[in-house]
Amino acid sequence: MKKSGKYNRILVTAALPYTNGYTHIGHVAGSFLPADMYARYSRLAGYDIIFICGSDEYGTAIALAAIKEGLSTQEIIDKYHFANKKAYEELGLSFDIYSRTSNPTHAKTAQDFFLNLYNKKLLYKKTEKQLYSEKEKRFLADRFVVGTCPICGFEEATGDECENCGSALSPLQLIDPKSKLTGDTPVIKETVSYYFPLKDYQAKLEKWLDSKTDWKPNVINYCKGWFKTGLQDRSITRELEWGVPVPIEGEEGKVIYIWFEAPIGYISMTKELFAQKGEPEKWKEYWQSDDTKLVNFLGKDNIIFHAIFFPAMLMAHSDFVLADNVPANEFMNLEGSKQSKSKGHAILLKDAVEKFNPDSIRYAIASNMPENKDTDFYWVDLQAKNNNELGAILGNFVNRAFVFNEKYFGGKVPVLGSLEEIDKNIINSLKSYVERIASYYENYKFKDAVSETMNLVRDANKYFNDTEPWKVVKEDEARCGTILNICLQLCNTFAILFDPVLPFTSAKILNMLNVSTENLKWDKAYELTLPGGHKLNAPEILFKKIEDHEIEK
RNA sequence: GCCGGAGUAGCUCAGGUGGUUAGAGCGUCGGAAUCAUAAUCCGCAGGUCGGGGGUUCAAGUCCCUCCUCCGGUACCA
Repeated sequence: MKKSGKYNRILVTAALPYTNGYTHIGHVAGSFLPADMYARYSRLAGYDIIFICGSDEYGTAIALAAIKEGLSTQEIIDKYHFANKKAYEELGLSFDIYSRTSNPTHAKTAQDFFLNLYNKKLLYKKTEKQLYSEKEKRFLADRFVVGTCPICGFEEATGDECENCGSALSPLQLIDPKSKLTGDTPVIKETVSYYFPLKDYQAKLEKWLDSKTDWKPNVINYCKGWFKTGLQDRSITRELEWGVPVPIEGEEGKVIYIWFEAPIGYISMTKELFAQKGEPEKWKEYWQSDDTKLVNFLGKDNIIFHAIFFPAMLMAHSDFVLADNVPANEFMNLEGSKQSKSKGHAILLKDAVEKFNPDSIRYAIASNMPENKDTDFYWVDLQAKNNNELGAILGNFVNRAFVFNEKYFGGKVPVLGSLEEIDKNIINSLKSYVERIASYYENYKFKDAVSETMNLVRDANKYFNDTEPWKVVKEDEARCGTILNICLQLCNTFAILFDPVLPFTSAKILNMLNVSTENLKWDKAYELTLPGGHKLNAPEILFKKIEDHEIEK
């Protein structure tokens, strides 16, 4: 297997989607698509790589979603888990496993992790006063308490902050507190929590992050902000029914805090993956050797958990690898404003894949990925990218080459004759394209990778125009054959280079070329692998035009 | 409020450590071509880089200030 720097294998994760609703394309832009493109590229490049993801299914918000929808928590997570999983498949996300945190393996793994820290006496107990709703029979999370702000008198302050005066509040400070959900007046009740001593890990975390010179500045800056304020210890248990039970006698009724438990899902799902493969010990290779490159893809809302909290947990446990990188994206907004599930202003992935070519969706998102700042998704952009780029540039090149070849060379690859300057130029440019695009993927620059790949297709169209095979065929058939040979070889190159972003199209091109997926190797992308006389399959249209009425809702 | 990010061509976006006439794609307009899903190729035009002030020989880039938008602010995830 190929090495990636000092590493012998790569472990890619995409942030576990929370199962209280349908995934929208903002989630795709934030973590799923970059993770998938990276995973696909890494496979082509020949690395030993696994790609892990699954549904995050516990916690307060699931319990609330259940109340709102009038379903049980199990029904809620089943509803969204299976719907989302299906949509991911239709989008071509190539997870090696897509599991869920409600699986028993996960509970066991999370409990073992908790006990490991507990037995090392790293955790401590603290008694606190919290608001408890008798009617709802549960403690209320800070932001699910509303009341009057003690500072400015604003009547709709929540238990975490007052959005009128901006003060940070605690629920106990609120005057006349009520449950946001039911309007019930809560009572003050004592509860015991287990705390993780995050404060003790600040110095180690700072040192660790200082060594990460190749991380995105947005991630580093975000962490520095937290260090400046000073990290505080965090409660890692909740008085809640819906979660992984705290594995200590006498603590019935407590569950492990979701943000302690969920990232452990990456580990438990890796265990499941190898258990399914009949190699139950092999997950250790990925999590317990220093030569594993762990890369966590996520949106900016998750930075705190993946760059500070989870690494601190891993440091405390000490048996597992820490992330090599945490390439966080910003957000993809919709037509100028933030996507929100609750406000109905969002493009749900399940709806999008039903209506449009998944590769068109992938391309539209990838070419406008929020790598450095929030970006906007517009339906007219999807249409324009599909019609003017995918169809007109890529689809058209493949089509004109195949149709021409069918007409004049009977659908067989013509023999490559002697090369002229113009042929050598484009052939010789391939290797640098392949290397440049690889380097973009290696450095998490997905937008650059995609646009540079399309640039090669532009060069190909120019080559076709400049060599004018429709004229040459009338005077010099052998020369024309050489030109078409090169054009068809280029189609093979596109199939490889576009696989990370357009996997379905890539498979179609390979099928048209009548070559096996064995050819999907990054280093084959600059080689002329099609032998003269090779029989091709009939061409098909790669991208249908999207008409105006199709993007009007 | 505090911390962090963003504001660059009609549109969507690039522009480490300040350095020649500020870039790309798409769109517009003009031309070439007719193999191809009227799809391609070439060329032109288009920007006082959010406002104002400052440092510097030199500022999209550094400093100050103001405006707008976004994220976080530790029990939503």
